[in-house]
Amino acid sequence: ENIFDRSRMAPKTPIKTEPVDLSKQKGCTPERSPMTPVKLVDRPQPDPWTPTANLKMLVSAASPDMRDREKKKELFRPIENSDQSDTPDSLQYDVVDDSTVDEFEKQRPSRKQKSLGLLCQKFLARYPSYPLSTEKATISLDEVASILGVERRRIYDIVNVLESLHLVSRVAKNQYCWHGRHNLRQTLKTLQEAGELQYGELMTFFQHKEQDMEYKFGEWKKEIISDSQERSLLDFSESDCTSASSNSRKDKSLRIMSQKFVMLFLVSKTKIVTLDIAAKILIEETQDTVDYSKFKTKVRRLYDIANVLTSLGLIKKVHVTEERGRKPAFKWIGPVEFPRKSDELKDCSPVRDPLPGTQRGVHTPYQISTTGKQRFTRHASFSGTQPCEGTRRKVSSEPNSPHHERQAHMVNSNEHCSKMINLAAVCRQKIQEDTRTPSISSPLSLLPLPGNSDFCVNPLPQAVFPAVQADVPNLLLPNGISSQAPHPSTPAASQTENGKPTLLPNQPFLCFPSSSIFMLCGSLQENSLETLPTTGDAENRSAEAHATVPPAACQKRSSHKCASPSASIDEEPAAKKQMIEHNGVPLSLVPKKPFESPKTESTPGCGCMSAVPLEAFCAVTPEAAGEESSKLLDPQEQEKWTQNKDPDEPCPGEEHIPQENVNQSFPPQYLYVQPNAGLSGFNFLFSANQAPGAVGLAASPLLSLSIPCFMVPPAALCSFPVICSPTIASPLSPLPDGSFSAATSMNFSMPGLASTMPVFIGTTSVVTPHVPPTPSVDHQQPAHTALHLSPVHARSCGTVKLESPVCMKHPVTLLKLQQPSSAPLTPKSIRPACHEAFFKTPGSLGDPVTWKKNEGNQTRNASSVQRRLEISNASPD
DNA sequence: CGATCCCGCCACATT
DNA sequence: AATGTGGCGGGATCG
Repeated sequence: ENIFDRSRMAPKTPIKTEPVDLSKQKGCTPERSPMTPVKLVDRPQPDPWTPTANLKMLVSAASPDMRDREKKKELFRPIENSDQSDTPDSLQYDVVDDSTVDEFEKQRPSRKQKSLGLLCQKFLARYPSYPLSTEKATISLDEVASILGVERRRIYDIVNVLESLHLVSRVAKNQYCWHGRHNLRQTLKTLQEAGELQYGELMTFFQHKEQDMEYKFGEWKKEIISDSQERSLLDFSESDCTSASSNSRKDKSLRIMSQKFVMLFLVSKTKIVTLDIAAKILIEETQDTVDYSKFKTKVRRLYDIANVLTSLGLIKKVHVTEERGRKPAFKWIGPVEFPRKSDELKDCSPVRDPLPGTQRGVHTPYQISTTGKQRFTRHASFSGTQPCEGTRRKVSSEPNSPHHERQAHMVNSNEHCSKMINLAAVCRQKIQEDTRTPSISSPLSLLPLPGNSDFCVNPLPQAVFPAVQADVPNLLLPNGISSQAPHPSTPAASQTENGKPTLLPNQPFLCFPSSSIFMLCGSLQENSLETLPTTGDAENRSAEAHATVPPAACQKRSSHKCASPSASIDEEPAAKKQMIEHNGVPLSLVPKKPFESPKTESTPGCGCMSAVPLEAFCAVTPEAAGEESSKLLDPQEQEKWTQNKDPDEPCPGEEHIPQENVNQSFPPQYLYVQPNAGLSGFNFLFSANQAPGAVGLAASPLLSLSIPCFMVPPAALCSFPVICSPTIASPLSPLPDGSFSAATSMNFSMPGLASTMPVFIGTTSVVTPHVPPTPSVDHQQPAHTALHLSPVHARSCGTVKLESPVCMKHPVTLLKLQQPSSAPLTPKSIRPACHEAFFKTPGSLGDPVTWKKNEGNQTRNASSVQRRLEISNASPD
């Protein structure tokens, strides 16, 4: 028996200790004092070995004799063999032979071999980076620990860090669910945003002045701390913990610390963070003069985290030679592209949060709350499906089932759309109501939306919209279009009243009096670097992104329906479909979401809305799509990219990105579509994300709403009134009645629209000529809706890219339309503000406050963006 | 000798 | 009470 155990336990170690064993061998009950004994006993010789004291004990107990090398070998080997990982250690051990004592010692695993980093690599090697939905694996801590030959404690260290990045989530006691890196980008983006809020200034500070750092740092910290009280971040971080255990215990501090640590990298311009700075920043206590011991402990933890992050390929060890000398530091070599605060890209990303599993609980911890209650990780997300964290834990397989449900929901694009709209409206309202709202405007907003949870929670009845169908008809799109629209039709809400925009029941459109000009706002998705080249891929990717996005949004917001997180399966399929679907993309003129969106995201309803639009528009540019898609699809590749660049250059990520496609940085963007382009007579402006305020439109609720696009029908288009479709995927549940409509209507008051022409806004992309639902299957998530829409386009457009197929055209056109030259054609009439924004670099557009920080980078990006746009224009034909 | 960080005690949380 | 989690820091190794 002893042997048996022993073997299992610590095959490796024993070897080392040979001598020790002898000494140890107490004969007595080895078991008894497993660990301690060693010490107690303490063989005269210090024993190197150790990990599993118990094992040791056992072994020793077994008797020195017993344990001949042979046995050892036997025992060990088998074990080792079994393990995938790790051969190195085992090998060594194996190697050992009789004579070996010496050898053992020689070979005995060095400390390095037992390092957390190595262990983590082994751990990671066991799971696919991008598991298919179906592949998601459940991780049993005990099992893994035994397989890897380490104590469970070590596994916790790894898992906690992984969990902080949402690569895994705790499913139940002793069990974790492996999600892989699908959501990694999003998670990072979220962290980046959160980080900017919390640490942006601080980091800047540090990076610039090191000297006075101490002093200032202290002040800084104080400020932060005080802020933190309010602070969203902390909350979020804390929230995590809070959920179950509550604040009382800091638990999960490692997790929080990990997130914060990552934030520092993401916020850092240089992408390099020294341990000491990190430790200082991470020591929350106000005590400026933190005790040395505390500092030391923090650093130890950081090493633990750094080891895991290094294994993940997110950071690497480097040395920074500062004035004072050389200091250990870590450099971020992971993806960096997500647009910074400047853009709000976030929106998009959050929305996407594709991972099924992840989504639920995980994905956006940040959202949480300003106040604090929210928690992210585990519980929050789940809410949708499940009650709470508590529940979660219990549930082992939760993730899966939910997905399915979700998918089903997703299917009805119509509903989604309508819901989306409603949600959006609701969200907005909530947001506005929220005191915090202000924050919303800022990019930062993402963090907490107070209302979210509530929002989500409440299921809204679909019924909300009165059927306006009858009313609408005139407005309705041409048959072809309408046909397409149909599926979405479900919910249409209509608000014709008062001339407000109307939603058609079947079709997700709003009618407006047409005006010559419209502003569209949306946030772009992330940038897609790679993408373009492979149209197909890009498209697909985009599709995925879309698909993914919605779900995420949904999840958060509407716990109920959306919640189902999972859909792990969905994701991939979605990807597949994506190809077909591009659609969503085409629409996206605008890329980024409005600020709101981010927040909205956090809020359930809102998130969806925002997300939708974004995607839809964002999608438009293949590139953009590519970016995300890339993430989704080829995260690895992306990483590679980033990595490649990174290595040498300080800020590789940023730099390279711009070059490829501006996308990455998506500052708020506006696209101006020339009338000529296809929309004769109509001018379009899209604002990617800017805060509404920033844009002239701000006033218009639309932006805030997150409505994806507006299209004004040109005369030619008369027949086709509308156009916008946000994709809404959200399965969310029902919207509050009227909320949507109301919001919409409100929002829409557009100054310019005097014209009689009706405009439609569709939640779903109307444009797509065809199909509707097909995609649904694919997309499990909310995204579906978007997908639905887009797919058609995408497809049609896809090859062409922007070309507009039938209905789609508009949108497509728009994209292409942009003039190459920056010269805005018509916009003038439009609000000056808009113009400015448009012309300016994207960065400028953003919320003033928010943007401050960004400045430099943004500019660059912006310019690139413009270029890109231009290019696109040219291509159209 | 400073940088790393393994190891495992032990407190707190969850069952 | 048993077991799961994970904070924490002594002290061993590494470079």
